Amino acid sequence: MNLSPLAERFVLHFGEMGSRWGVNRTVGQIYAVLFIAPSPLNADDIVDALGVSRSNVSMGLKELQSWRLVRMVHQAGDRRDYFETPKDVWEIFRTLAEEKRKREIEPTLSFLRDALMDAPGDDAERHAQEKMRQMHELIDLANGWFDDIHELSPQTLESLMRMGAKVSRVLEFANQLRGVGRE
Amino acid sequence: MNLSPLAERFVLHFGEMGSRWGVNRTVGQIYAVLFIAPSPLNADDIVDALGVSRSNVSMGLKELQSWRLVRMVHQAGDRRDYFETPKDVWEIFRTLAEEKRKREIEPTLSFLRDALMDAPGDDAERHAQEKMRQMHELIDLANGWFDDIHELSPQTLESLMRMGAKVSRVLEFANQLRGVGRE
DNA sequence: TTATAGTTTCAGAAATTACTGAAAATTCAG
DNA sequence: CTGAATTTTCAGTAATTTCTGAAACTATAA
Repeated sequence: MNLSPLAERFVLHFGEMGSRWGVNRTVGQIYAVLFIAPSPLNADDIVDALGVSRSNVSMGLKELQSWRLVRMVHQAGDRRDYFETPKDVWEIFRTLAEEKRKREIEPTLSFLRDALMDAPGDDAERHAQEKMRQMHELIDLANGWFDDIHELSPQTLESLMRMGAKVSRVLEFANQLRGVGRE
Repeated sequence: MNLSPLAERFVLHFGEMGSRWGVNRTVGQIYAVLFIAPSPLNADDIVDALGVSRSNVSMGLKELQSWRLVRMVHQAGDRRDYFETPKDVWEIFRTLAEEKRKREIEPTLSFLRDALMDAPGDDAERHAQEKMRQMHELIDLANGWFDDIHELSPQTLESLMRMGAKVSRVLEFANQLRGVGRE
């Protein structure tokens, strides 16, 4: 691995975390190396940096592009494909949240929607379905909230985050103004 | 698999989603079967329901307990261990968020904290470190926000979610009252 | 104690996932 | 077109993860 000591530590860390984040080591490492690179890299640069096969890099880049965490760019007078990560960390944050929702939440949400349409056959099914209904309600709410958050501007989101728990006081105030919520 | 058709569909879905959520199929299925069960189950009940080995169930239960998504309970006059999922979906939501943060975010946050202490060796390292600083800043902010959210009561969190994007209007209002944020 | 019920551990087998190298496909300059 | 440069695909292999059955361990009843 042909990287400065600090860069190498970063890349190795991302490789190790990969499995917890649902990608394999190489994918984590490719992302890391692109994230800290001062300019876009081509696939062979990545092969050199990581010491993995060309085909592995090709597959990893494809996966990262499907997550929209990496995009292809071109350099004038060079046929090769170059790759970079979006530079704005807020953009990355949104993208990641959106993709995670699509892959980890949506399928279950639509499964539950389906399952709730069925007529329960007996008491056990009636109980199971009631639990599913609770789960659906919560996921649906959280999901919609993510949708809303997603539409906020980075600045608004940032102030929201910086407010932190104080938001609850603002909320209480707002609730007082308009009665007790929307129920 | 000895379950009603609806329960079986639910269990199979959780098994399939397991890998996306970072657990194996059996762990996902065990969680599902406990979630919809009307009362706590013992390990052999789970073996019967899922048709996997006793040892696999034992390991899966251990993992789910480490996630605090399943807890052990006892029945009067029965030596066997029984297991149940927390019934309150909001509690489950918090627990999951907290555990995910601990496993998926904290290690990177502390890696970055460390890496930012090093003196950069050259320009490339200086640039890499600057990118890491940006990443650290964002993760730290989001992390602290999750901390704050975590401390809200389920009711407050629920109203916050139901407000959705409207929160930004409240925020703007609050910002007007107190100048432009905290900078 | 000892016997029994219940649970966990763990080495090896089975299944799955990741990775490679070679071949195929694509792109583009000449 | 042709052919060189580049990228992608894919079958086979390597590595990793999951699962099992047997043995070890623990707790309790008699």
